[in-house]
Amino acid sequence: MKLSVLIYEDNALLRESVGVMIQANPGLILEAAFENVLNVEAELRAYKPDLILMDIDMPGMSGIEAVQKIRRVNNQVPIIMLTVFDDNVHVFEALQAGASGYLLKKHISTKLFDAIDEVMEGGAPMSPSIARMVLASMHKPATENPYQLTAREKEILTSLSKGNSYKLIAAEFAISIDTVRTHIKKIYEKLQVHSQTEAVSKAIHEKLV
Amino acid sequence: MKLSVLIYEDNALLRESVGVMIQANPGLILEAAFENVLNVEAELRAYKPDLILMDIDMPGMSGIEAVQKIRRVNNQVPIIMLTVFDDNVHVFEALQAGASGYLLKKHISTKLFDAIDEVMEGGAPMSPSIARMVLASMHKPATENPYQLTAREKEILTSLSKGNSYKLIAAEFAISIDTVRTHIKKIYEKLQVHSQTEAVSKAIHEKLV
DNA sequence: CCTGAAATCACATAATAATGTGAGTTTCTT
DNA sequence: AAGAAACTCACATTATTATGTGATTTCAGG
Repeated sequence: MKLSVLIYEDNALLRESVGVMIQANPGLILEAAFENVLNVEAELRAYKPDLILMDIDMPGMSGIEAVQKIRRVNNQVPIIMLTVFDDNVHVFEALQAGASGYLLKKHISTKLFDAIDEVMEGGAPMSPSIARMVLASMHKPATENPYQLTAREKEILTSLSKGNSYKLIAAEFAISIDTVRTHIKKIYEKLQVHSQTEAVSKAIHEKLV
Repeated sequence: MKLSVLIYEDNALLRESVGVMIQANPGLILEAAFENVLNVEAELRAYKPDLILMDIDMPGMSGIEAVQKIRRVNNQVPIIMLTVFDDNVHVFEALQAGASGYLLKKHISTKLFDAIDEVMEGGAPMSPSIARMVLASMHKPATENPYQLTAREKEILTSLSKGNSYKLIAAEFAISIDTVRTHIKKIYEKLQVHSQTEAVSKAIHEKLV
């Protein structure tokens, strides 16, 4: 079973040479190659590719926006970004948008198939510096209960943060509204706030809930 | 310049053999090896290692908690987790806690030095399945203003999300409280909510602000 | 056994928010 | 120039929240 591939790359020369590489590989089929991503959704539906190679910088719409568009209709298809710059904020944004990995253009001739293999088995080809950025972005500092909230208070703050009213919280925990009030008073004291909104904002941003 | 290494591993046999491997490598120095992480902070200060190898499952305190502790005092030192299970939620949690990568125990003999090299140049050794989880976790779906909020409404929702009252918002934008009310009414309609808290919760979680 | 923290409930009042209705002005588009 | 959308302000009523005070029960630790 061959993998069908779509290419998006505005540079005609590079588009051609990558296309030739794909076609020369018996495991791959080049479905089509485009110089822009204006009709990416339609093309996605038409070709149902197993893999997409996407230049990160194209005129008109960028490859990053294209990735966002693709992910709106298909969360599965692997997308490998092609870029001239490493350690670039664009690469990070592309990964946030849903790209599966990326390959430096100067490495295409030697590493394209490695990257394809890696991405097809669920991996994420990327340079060490980007890997560091990715890990840093997911780093969730441990916040050992800095406000000394009790278990009950945490539960109630969590419920509050979902948008529940006092009445709903009372029902949820089968306690009276006055008790909910009491707990929330205590929470406000501890968080040093004076309204639900402040409390919820603080709770979410500081990952208390 | 040799890299100094700390090992945390409760299994004595494995701890010994990894220690021997480290000592046999001319580029590395084994500072110390411990069977638990109870004093990890003190040991970190005492040895100032360039690299830490950390078993993910140890009795008493887990390696994940240890990573959190380490990261509270040192955000730089690379930490490679050692684990028997791949594709494990523990690995993901360890990375969230601040680990730099991980290595399957069955691969230690063949890949330990590769992993060390990779992590020392800023990389993040991990299996494809974990890489997929990591990328998925950072995937920020594009939410092109799904609720059709106007610029003003977005500003006000943002201010609201910081915990500001109607009064404060009115002052911030130099408009009357009644106008703030009007905007917020419209925001509630568009977001389909009926309270500040709901709106703020929705705004933050769906990254509208 | 005593103390303190946590959790529960009640009552009261002032402040704020939620919702409805109505309307004037500006700005951009057709 | 007409129309639509956005922004502005006002007034009114009800609902909910914020804050204070006080009290009871339970449970863990000294």
